Amino acid sequence: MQQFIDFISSYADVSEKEMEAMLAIVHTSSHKKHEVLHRQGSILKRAAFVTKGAVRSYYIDDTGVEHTTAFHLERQPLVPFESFTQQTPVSLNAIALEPTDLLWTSHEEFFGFLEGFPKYEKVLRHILGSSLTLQNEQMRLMRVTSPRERYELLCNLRPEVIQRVPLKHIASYLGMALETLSRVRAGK
Amino acid sequence: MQQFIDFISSYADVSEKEMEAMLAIVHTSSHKKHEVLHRQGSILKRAAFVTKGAVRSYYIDDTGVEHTTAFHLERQPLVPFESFTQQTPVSLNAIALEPTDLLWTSHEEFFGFLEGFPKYEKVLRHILGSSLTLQNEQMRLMRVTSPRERYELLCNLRPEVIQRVPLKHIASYLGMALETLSRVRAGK
DNA sequence: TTGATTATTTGATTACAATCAAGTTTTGTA
DNA sequence: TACAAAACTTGATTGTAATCAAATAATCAA
Repeated sequence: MQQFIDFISSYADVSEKEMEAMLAIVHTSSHKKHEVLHRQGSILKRAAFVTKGAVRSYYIDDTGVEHTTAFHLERQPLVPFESFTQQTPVSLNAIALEPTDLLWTSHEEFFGFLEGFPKYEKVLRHILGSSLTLQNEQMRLMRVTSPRERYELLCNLRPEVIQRVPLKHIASYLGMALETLSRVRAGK
Repeated sequence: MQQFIDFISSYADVSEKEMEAMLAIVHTSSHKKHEVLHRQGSILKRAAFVTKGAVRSYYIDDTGVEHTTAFHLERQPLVPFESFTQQTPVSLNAIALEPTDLLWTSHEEFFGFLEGFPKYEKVLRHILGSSLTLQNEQMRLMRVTSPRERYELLCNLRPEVIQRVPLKHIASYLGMALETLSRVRAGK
């Protein structure tokens, strides 16, 4: 729970009262390895936050191939904002890579809170802006860098992902064949 | 001006009073071909909307190569949201491809308006959500499709871009060499 | 109108990563 | 502990688009 408080505090000063209101709308859940958390096409009712474990987000293209778009480890949000804020069908699947614990709140609870504490409109805007920035950076990454560079960058930015996630998902995330990733790692 | 009213109306019902307040914060400007509208690294003070002409957004990578990220034609916004909403340095250059007229408002005016009409928080959220969705789609496009498919998709979605923009910029936008685009167009 | 710059096409070659095909190693579980 | 499934590695081959190099076409500006 402290993890979550720290996370929110990084975006805004949170008063006692606000914190209480937040804790009132937050729930917990536990999930087994390989459990599906949400599916492509469904309307997302929950915004979640990983407190333990690891989650993989991915989509399946027209030809049936999986594309991994994100890894969510401890202390990270798991919210497809574009679906949650607008209640449109989510475009990603999410699945637990390990036994995973989540904090979550529902769409109704969240926007109820937002009405009571409009100051957090700004926080939400900030988070949405950050998401956009992140997306931009990822886009650039895919454009300019070689497979080796992409792998090395991931090693630097998120070494724990390399440790905990099977290489086939990392290859998919980095947009290269599993074999290419294997050779890059071997230094070939 | 009607263009702009139509644009806003597509996101929310706009009352007389709101419309008046909006028009009070909107300004116009004209720009020559090749004129720079904003530069990578500067703090973006304006949110703009193209009423005439065409604008190209691009960035320059570490190796000095240009990457075109967007074309903004008539009736389209020209707002790097992640910079405008948070007043962080903008990551893109914008340059007029043709003689261009803009509508624009400043950061101060815009957020002043937002305080007066908090209903538009929701509209802004919606626009930010749409941007995220668009980014996601573009990301997927780059991952799965061949140069030919990417070109054909652009032909279908934005035929006017193909007509009005030099091929080198289109090639850069589609993430392929100019020569490749030329061959794709020749049907080879 | 003409020369110069920019835009586009075409050809030849190269480089890189995907794919195909086995192998080997690791992990989970019966 | 042993067997099966999975994760990962290695090798050979192929295909695609990048790069290099020139030539032609279109546009702009003096």
